[in-house]
Amino acid sequence: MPIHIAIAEDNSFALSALKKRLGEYPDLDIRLVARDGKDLLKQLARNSNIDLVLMDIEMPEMDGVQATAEVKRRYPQIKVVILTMFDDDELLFKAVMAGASGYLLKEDSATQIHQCITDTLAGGAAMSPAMAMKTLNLIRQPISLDNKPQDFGLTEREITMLTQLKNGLTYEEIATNLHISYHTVRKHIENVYRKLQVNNKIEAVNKATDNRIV
Amino acid sequence: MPIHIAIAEDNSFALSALKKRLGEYPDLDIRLVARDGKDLLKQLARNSNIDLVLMDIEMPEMDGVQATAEVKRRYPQIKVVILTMFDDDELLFKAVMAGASGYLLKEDSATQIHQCITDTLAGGAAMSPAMAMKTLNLIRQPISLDNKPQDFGLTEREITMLTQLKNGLTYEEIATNLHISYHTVRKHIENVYRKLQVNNKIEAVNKATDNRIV
DNA sequence: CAGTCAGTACGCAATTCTGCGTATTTATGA
DNA sequence: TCATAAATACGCAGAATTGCGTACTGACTG
Repeated sequence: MPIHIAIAEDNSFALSALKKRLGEYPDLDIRLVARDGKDLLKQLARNSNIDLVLMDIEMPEMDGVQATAEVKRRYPQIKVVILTMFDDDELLFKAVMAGASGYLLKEDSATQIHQCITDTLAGGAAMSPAMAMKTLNLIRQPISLDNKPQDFGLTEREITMLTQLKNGLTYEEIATNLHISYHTVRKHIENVYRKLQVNNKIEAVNKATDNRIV
Repeated sequence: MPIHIAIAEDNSFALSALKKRLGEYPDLDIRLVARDGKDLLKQLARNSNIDLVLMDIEMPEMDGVQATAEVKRRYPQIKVVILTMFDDDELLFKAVMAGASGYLLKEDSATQIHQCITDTLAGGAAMSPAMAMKTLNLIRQPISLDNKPQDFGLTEREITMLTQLKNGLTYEEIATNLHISYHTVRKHIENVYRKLQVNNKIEAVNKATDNRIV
């Protein structure tokens, strides 16, 4: 049985390019094409026998994120894959939260597109390494959107020190780990304290954590 | 500059197969080979100038999950990629939580391995569609896979100490706050350290926080 | 009533941390 | 090319922390 696909894409050029690549695979059947989120929902209402939607994220009337949320609300069994031009982490993340199962870059090859579709229908998710990392970090350290992190102008090395401090290491241990002298570790941490305006390890680690520096 | 790689793998057959595939790429420099987690840590202590560890998940002495956690604790800058024979979601997920950046199947091709390593060092994560989906679901509905808090038998007073420590106070300040002597504060904290099995403030606060004591 | 536990208190010795100097090298940018 | 920033390194002095003793009191418990 072929896979029933819907496409929501307002750019006719991108749309025909996409249709051409999908046409290479006889197991993919494009059942429905919409030019924006509203249009997609209207058409789905008449024909919801769709397995997967390829959804442009930038559309007039109703954008990809809203449309994804609505599609998943009404037809939870339909998978949504986001189509995007670039690797816009913020927007993609919103879409994933809205229920998208993954995404494709518009310049991806026919093979990649096909792979992504089959992976998705098999219950998996498709994402780039960068998105995957972002996702893992979110699990390890759930976001709290309350206060926006301050920038204290810490250098890379100084942040390394904070990471080590957070793990409860002594100056001596940090020095050994990083192959630098005890004195250098101290100087870095001294600078961190000044920049964060604190006077001991715990306050430094707390402030760094609160501001998502570590 | 070549990428400095460490391998932890107890099976000598798998090891040589892996080395052979890595050998195709001149930018990969295998600096260190260990036969289990303990061995790895010992060798890293002498040579932590390593960018990435390829870590077998099944090893004697110290398994891949524990070893990953320990490597990331001591050397946060080192990336860890898990080597596994199959797609064991549960175990891999634990490893990722322990700090692993992704994983490789042992039968992956040289190209896939190289790609995974470069993706990882570029700050991304490598994971299969199945794992990616699992991860997304965890974010959408936090099942909080976290370990059930342990009971360390702390007294009320000892928990008070931890609260004060968490705020970055010195023993002297705590004593003043609670109207007890400096010596008493010290004794309480000493007892806390023994019960939590830690040796300094930061580790105590971390452990207390992880176990929702404070 | 004897034993245990929590909380209090003190001392000694060793280790670790913190503040404030100075100074060199390397890289980057005006 | 001169200035600046980042990373490195060292010393001194004082403050804080940690480990390991001891010891007393009150409350609760078998």
